[in-house]
Amino acid sequence: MQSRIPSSLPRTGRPRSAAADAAILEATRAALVDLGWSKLTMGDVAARAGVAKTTLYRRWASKNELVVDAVAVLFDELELPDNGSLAADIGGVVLQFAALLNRPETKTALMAVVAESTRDAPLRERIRTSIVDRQKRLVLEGRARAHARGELPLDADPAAAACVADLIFDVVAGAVVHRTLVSAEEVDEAWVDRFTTLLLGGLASVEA
Amino acid sequence: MQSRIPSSLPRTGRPRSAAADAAILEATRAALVDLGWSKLTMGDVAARAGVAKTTLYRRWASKNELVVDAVAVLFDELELPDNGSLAADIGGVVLQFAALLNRPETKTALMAVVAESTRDAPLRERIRTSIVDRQKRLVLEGRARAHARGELPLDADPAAAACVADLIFDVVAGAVVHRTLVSAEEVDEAWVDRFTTLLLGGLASVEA
DNA sequence: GAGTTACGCTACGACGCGTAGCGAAAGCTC
DNA sequence: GAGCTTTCGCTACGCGTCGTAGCGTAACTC
Repeated sequence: MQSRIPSSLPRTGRPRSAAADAAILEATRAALVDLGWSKLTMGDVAARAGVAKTTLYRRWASKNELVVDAVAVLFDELELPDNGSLAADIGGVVLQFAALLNRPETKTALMAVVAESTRDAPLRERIRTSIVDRQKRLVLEGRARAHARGELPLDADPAAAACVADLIFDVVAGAVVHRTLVSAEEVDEAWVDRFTTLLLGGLASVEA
Repeated sequence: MQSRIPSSLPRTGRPRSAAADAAILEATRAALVDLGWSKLTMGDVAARAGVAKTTLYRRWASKNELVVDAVAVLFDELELPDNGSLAADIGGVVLQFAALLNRPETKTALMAVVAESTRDAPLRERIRTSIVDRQKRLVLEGRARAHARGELPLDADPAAAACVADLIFDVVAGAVVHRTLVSAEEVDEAWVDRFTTLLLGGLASVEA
């Protein structure tokens, strides 16, 4: 979300242009749509944003970090809809997530930055805080709501509950990502229904 | 597995060196370990393989296809162990898959080529036949074995059964990949146990 | 005003890409 | 063997991107 290069409190001198930040991130998303991850260049982004290339490098050390920040804001759109039941809530959020992954920007960028993050710990941490944790929050909220509804038993052991939440997160996010990007097939309502049935049946077993 | 450039039936002239093919793929894997996907260069691979750069381009049109072929053979190692029960079989194959994803070659390469494939249909097809279908076969074998054991009800509708198999595949592969590469946490036996419990419980619901 | 920082611009060396052209090597057919 | 065909190693090249340096100017604080 923030620039990686130290924006740390220079309260004197000319301030950085917030408009330039916004223009750069917007230009990055546009370039992702037009060119995809691999053909995106820093020079092209700078030109689209109407900004000098040097300005870009003053804020982001690498293409990886720039793209993470550009895509991260899209994940703010994800919400947990209150559809009345746990099954309907899961279906709603899965459809949202699938729609997000079908956007050309995220489609080409998400896997690429994850691939890079396997050899770049700071990038991995940035992805975690900017993207992953925002998704995981939905799982926690969904479980809390299900507890309130009495659809799930209350947690006996908090540590075990955290493990289960992590498991659910990897299963849901992983399945949708894999279906969309690897199998390259559509996440339609029929698939969501089957998946929700599977997940709820599994939850009954694992929460025991 | 095969070179993309037409190896199509030149039955006269000097034949292509099979040793060079093997050396190139081996060198590609070594380069992936040392440099990772993004810093891997065609020139470096050629030098490692003791081969001219032009030779490399005669067989693979791009880095993407080369890496897919180099990594694909690793997926041949995956087998469905007969551990006596469906739960144990799932656990075994999940651990194998997780171990494969923990290798530095696959870790950095797999997500990268998938990311590229979102904008490259031929590459997507190559990944499907070289990698994805080899994994999916394990799901089909596992289900067949479970049917033989009487652990799962026989398929009433073949079309529906295929949908369920696809679902299971995306859930299993997606969850392991997400856990390993996105959450960046270990797939240990405790996680496998929880996951297997979840999946089996879900199967009971979805197979009805 | 003086000091400080951001910005746009230009230019630069370094590097990887992908190709062309050459002579030599390795196979096949007759 | 001779002759043909294809591959191979090598060198060299134009092209594009990278990331940085240097400069003059603009914007903001005290």
